[in-house]
Amino acid sequence: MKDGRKISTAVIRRLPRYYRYLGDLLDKDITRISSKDLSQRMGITASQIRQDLNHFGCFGQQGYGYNVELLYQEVKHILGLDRSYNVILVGAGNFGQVLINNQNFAKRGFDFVAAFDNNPDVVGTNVGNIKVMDVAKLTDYISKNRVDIAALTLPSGVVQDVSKIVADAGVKGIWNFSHDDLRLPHDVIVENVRLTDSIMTLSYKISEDEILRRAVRDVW
Amino acid sequence: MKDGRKISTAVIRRLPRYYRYLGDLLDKDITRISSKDLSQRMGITASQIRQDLNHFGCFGQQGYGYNVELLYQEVKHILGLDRSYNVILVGAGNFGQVLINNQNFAKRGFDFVAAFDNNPDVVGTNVGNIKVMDVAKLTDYISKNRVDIAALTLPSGVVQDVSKIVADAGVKGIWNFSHDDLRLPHDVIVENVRLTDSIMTLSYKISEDEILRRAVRDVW
DNA sequence: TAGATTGTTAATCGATTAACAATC
DNA sequence: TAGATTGTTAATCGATTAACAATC
Repeated sequence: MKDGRKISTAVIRRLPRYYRYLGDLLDKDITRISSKDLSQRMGITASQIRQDLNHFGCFGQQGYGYNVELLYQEVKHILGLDRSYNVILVGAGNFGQVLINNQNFAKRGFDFVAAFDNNPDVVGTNVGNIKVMDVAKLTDYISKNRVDIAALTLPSGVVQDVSKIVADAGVKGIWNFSHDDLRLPHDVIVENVRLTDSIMTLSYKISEDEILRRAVRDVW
Repeated sequence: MKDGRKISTAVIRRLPRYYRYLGDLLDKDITRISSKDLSQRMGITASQIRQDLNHFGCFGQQGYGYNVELLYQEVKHILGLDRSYNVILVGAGNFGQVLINNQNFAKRGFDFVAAFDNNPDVVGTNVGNIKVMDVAKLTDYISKNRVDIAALTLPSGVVQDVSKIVADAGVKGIWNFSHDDLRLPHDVIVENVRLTDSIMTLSYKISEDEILRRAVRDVW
C-alpha cells in the first residue's frame, strides 16, 4: 500500500493477529515493544513483523521499537476498523441467529441491520431485535439502505442465486458460510468461512499423525 | 506422504476443495476427468492439481485422466474421512448448540458424543439428544471414553485452561473457536476457526477497494 | 498408430528469513 | 557516545507454473 502495490493475502491474514496482540499489550499497559519482543510472544520472526508493517508505513523508531498505542491505531486503520459496517443476514436459521446475537461483531463495528429468510414460519419473527423480512424484499432493501456486507448463512444450492442478487444490488462484501464457491460477475469481495473444510483439515492431521506414530512404533 | 516427507499446509488446505468438486462430479455421473478439465472448473492450474495429487500417489493414467470415483475415494482416505471421529463439545452456549445440531458433521463421520458446560443452568439440559455435563467431569469422561476431537466454543480467558485439560486427558485434536492462541505442551493438533479475523479480512478488502476507487476517480 | 494426458523435472515466482547500514 | 532496534536490501527457501518425455 505504501508504494501502491497490492498486499499479498498472506500479509493481510496476519493483520488481525497483530491487532489482537497489540490490544492485549495495551490492556497490560505496555507502551512500547520491539519487533523482537513481539516476535517471541507471537511465535514468528522479528523480520516478518518488520516486513509486514513496512508494507504500510514506517511506524517504528530505531533504537526504540514501536509505540504500542500508535501501532494499534495504525493496524486498526489499515484493517478498516475505524469505521462501522452495515451487515445484513440472509438465512435466519440457527447459525444466522447466533451470528446476529454475537456481540463481538457489533463491538468491532459490524452492525447487523436486517435479516432475511424464505421460510414463512421465520419471516416476521424477531432475531435479537431485528425483524426477519422475506427474501423477496432483498433487492428493494439494499437499494434503499446502505448495506456494506451480506452474511450468507444458507444451504448450498440457493446460495449461488442469492449471492448474485445481493451482488447486483450493490453489496460490497459477501461473508459466505456455505460450501459452494460463488462465481460472481462483478467485483464484489467474497470471504468464505468453511467449517467442514476446517474439520477435515483436522481429521487429515489426526490421521497423518496416527500413521506416523504407527510407523515409529513399528521400528521398535 | 508418498515419499515420507511432510505435506505443506497449502496442499492440505486444498484437499477438502478437491473432495467437494469430485463429489459434485460423481453426483453428475461424470466418471472420468482430466486435470485440465478439473482445473477449469476449479479456477486453478492443471499443473497444481497434478502436483498436489502426486504428493500422495499416482492416481491418474496417461492419455485418459483420472477415474472420478477412484480419485474421490483416495482423497477421502487421505483426508481421514473413511473412519468416524468422536467429538465432544466444551461450551454449550448458542454457538456450540448450533454445531451439535448441524447434521453436516455427522454426515461426514464427525459424531458429537458429549457436551460440557460450567453454567449450572445449562448442565443437565439437552442439546440435540445429548445431555450437557459439568466441565468438572471432563477429564473423567475422556479417560473412560474414546474422544478424538474436542470442539471448544468458549469465551477467551477460560479456553486456555480448558484446552490444557482436554490435551492432558488425551484428546487428539482441538477445534478452537475462540480468539486466543492455545499454547499447549503436548503434541495435540489444533485447528482454529476465527470468525472475527475472517470478517476483519473482509473489512480490510472493502476499505482497500474504496481507497482504490477513490484514487481512480481522482485521476479523472 | 496418433492423440491425449499423466507424472515429474526444470524454471519461475513469491514469501520468508538473514544481514546490516542508518539512526534514534 | 554506546547500545538498541528499525527499515531495507540481499539470500534463502518454498510453492506454483511451465515444459516435456513417458505411456496409455
